[in-house]
Amino acid sequence: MNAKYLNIYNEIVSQIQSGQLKKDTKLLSENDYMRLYDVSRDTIRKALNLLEQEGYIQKIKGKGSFVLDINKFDFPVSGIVTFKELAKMMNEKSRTILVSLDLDLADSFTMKKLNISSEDKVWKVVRVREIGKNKVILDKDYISEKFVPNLTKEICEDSIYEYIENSLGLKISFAKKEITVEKATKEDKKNLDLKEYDMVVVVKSYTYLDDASLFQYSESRHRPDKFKFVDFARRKTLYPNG
Amino acid sequence: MNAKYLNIYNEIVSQIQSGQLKKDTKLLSENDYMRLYDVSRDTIRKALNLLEQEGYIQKIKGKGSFVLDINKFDFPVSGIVTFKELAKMMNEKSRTILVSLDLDLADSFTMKKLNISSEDKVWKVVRVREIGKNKVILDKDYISEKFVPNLTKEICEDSIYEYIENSLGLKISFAKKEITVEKATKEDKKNLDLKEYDMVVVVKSYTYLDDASLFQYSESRHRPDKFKFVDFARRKTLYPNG
DNA sequence: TAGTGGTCTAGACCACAGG
DNA sequence: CTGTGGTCTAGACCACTAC
Repeated sequence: MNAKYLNIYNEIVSQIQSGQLKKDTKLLSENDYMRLYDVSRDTIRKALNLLEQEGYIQKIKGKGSFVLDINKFDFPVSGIVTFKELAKMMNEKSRTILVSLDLDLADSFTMKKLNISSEDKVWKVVRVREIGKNKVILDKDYISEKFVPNLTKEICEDSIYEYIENSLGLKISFAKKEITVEKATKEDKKNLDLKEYDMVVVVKSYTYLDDASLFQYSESRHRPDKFKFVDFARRKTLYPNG
Repeated sequence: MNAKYLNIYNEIVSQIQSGQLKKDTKLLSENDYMRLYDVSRDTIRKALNLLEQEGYIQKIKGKGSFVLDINKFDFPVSGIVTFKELAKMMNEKSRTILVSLDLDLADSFTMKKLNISSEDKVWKVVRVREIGKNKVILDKDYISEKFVPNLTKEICEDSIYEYIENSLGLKISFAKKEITVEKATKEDKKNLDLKEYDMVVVVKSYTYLDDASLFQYSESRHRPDKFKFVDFARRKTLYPNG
């Protein structure tokens, strides 16, 4: 059983996504929703605040809440979305090819990235993502053995995240991501269909669990023309007091 | 006078940024903070939730709240940050050069981007950003005259956002951004020090005001090696009930 | 068992928008 | 003036963590 405010949030999200609540439509007032769902105002406010945070609505003091027109699902690298979830949203055929799967003692690179000692073992997974007929993404994942004792070809070709969340019951909580553009390496050229491009877009992620432990470092290397990142951002004044 | 929870939020942010609260430190409990600031628990929770949202802390049920180690201020294109704010954070010398400033009737490109009619006028501002000794960013801004009746060389060379927020009193609320990599145009090559690169990273933004009206479209075109985007993302399960 | 954060409630006062 | 969202309070019960 979910929290009430999450149920309300999800219900309104579906109404927006289904087109039942159209762009610029005014939502019911907080008081109306209170009566509709028979909950307290605070519970409604939690749901609406979440909707606002996620870019679905805009609340305007004295006026009400209004549905925004944001194509959230263009290419949500923002947020933590896995390739499998992404592939499901897009409608092109996609495939994951496992290039290599190794479990070794940490070298200096992974020690630094994952904040571990030379006695820890680390999974190194290299995968190629094919969209349509082109190999356009090279994913390199480094995962501490501490958290994930076992990895198989099947898991890697399906979804590592799904295995971690569903089978191991670990909760992925947040990630720090960094996007840069770099010269393509030999490894990129060997594994990807780079055409004339000699650069790749590199998304580096540090992924953390629920308890704030760092469990994965990954590099996702994209062919430039196939890369698109969409972000929804709210303005924050850095120093509200001047 | 700010809201109490914002004051508390800002106080804890400074404690983290100053190093007074170090990585992995446990914060006071919500009950302790209640007594410390003599406010209700809800007020404390608002402050702590904001800290969590912004990536400063991680709350763990049954244990407490812990300071995270996130270099938030590497290159915050995430969030809506202006070049002037950014330049202040970095320590390199930077300069803005105004290339052109025009007010014309909307053409089909701007009509589509800004959702306006052919009778509306639009400011077109082209600026080059110099960091160190290199011209590395080409900014093209399109702003509805409806919202900003006047623009001068001085404003464009300082900060348009500052003018809009402080002088005009408009509130910038949120933006949709899109990052892609494109072939450099003649305009890019003419205005930027592109060296051997023949591609640019393009950040397209649609910026909205407080009342959800779209007031600006902009393209920020970066030399690839000088581009870096840092993001902090929390994991959201897309469909909590299934 | 004690302490933590997560959810929910009911009620209050405020600032803002619009008739 | 009424209705809207924004803030704040005081109190309750729950689930999880740690001892």
